[in-house]
Amino acid sequence: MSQNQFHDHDHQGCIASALATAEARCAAEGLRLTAQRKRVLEILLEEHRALGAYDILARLSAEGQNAQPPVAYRALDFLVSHGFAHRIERLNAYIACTLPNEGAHMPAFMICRNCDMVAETGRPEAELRLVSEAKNLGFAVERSSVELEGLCPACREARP
Amino acid sequence: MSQNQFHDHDHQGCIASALATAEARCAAEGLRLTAQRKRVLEILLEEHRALGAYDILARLSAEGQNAQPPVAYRALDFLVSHGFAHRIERLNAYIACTLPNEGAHMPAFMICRNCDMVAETGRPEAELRLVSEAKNLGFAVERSSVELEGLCPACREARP
DNA sequence: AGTAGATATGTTATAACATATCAATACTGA
DNA sequence: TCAGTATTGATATGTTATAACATATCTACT
Repeated sequence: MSQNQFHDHDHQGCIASALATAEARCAAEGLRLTAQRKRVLEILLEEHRALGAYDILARLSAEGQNAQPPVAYRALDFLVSHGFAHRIERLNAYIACTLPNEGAHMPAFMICRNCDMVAETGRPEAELRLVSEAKNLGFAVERSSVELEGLCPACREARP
Repeated sequence: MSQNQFHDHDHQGCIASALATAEARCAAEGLRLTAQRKRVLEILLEEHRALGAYDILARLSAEGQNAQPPVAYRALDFLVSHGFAHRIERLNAYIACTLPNEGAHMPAFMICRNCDMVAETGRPEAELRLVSEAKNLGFAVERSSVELEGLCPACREARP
């Protein structure tokens, strides 16, 4: 993904390559990308929006599974803890990682309040600054969440 | 508040001055700091931790009020929307603003995973960078939440 | 003072998000 | 193959947040 998600891109290819990356990394690291986990990742990959756990459950149910909440949450825990997906705190929702090659990273998200699109940016230099500022105060950062809410390019043009 | 919340400070004075600031700003801006809103702000100010809406309800109930959820959420909405408190997304909880003089700002929070203390930092230069990076991608930031989870100075020393 | 409009509160019910628990099954490595 | 671990199935429950509607209070204006 050299372009960002605000622009047109080959979405089928984007899904396929993310899945392939996940399978490769799981194989390499001895993780088990089971059918359920893979299916949940596929569901997330189908959109560049964040889905709630119950949205995912609804899709699984539509496919005939009798999916109860723990099914979604377990799969999401796996995907999030291994960096294949992220949790968007502001939305209580989840999104596939668009940079799974980078391994653990400190993502920042831009959330459009109009169309609900969520875009992930890599490792902006700003993050490093934040962490070092915290360090100066004696605080040891282990995880971060950075979420920006506003209007995406398309929505800005649509309603100026 | 020239020191940060990681260190000892005059907490009674810190509460009193925050309350005074809130009252002054409400008077100046024609906002109504009603008894309920003021009481909820006081409850928040008593700690440098984030409290859930239901924690606040419990305290109101202990004081004899028959407080239902909307009571807490309405007061919190008022406090948050006018910058007297902030929502910590990661914790689904709320904390008094320690920099109410600065008006609307883009705070960053450091959340200790061990003792649950939450410290707010002002307007780190890093924030400006994040916003301008988003702008370069065509995204217009309106609100941000930046939350860092880790160990505060005291907890780092306690369990090294 | 009297009243209209706006703002705030009281109250009930329910939506939305998340986890605990325990039994059953499947995979892994010695 | 067996023991141990990881995953899944299933039920119940906990936690956070809002919808909806009635009532009360405040403010400004006549």
